[in-house]
Amino acid sequence: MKPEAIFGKVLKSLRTEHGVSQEELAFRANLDRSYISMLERGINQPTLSSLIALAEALGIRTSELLKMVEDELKKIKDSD
Amino acid sequence: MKPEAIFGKVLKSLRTEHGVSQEELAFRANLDRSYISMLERGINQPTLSSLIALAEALGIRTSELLKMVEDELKKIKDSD
DNA sequence: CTGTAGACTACGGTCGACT
DNA sequence: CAGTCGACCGTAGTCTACA
Repeated sequence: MKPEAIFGKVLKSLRTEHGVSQEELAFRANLDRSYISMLERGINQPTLSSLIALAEALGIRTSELLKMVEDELKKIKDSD
Repeated sequence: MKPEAIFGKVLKSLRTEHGVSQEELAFRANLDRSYISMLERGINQPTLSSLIALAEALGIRTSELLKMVEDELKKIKDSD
């Protein structure tokens, strides 16, 4: 499984937990709504600055965001 | 200060602490040596997969790498 | 061993409009 | 509210080669 697909899952679950729409998240992170959509669907992978902007928009540290991605990646590798 | 500049500093210090050359790191991370050079100089910013590959090549977790970047960012913001 | 440069390909990221 | 499409631009990332 590709890292951007994992990232998309994590991003979507974090966003919905926060109860914010893609549009709202895009606004907070200063990114484009269609781009958020692509990220959540695993079509694109973010750059460092996008990661930082998204984490900030979600009110968590970038390292926490990455930790969740790592954990998901590991889970899937184990059950693979 | 731009995040990619901070990242470059962190990457370079981690690499030298590990006592490996840019060439060796590039090989381990499956990336190009000239690209590593650009990253360390803050000219380019990495994507998610590059971050993962580099962290792995340095024997640390991606979240740890990002944490160091965050801390540096914060330090500079404070003294700013 | 590293910086840099040019040339190139692929993809990150924006924007508007429609489903 | 979310997916997607096409057009567009900037840049991530490779490769060769030289200082």
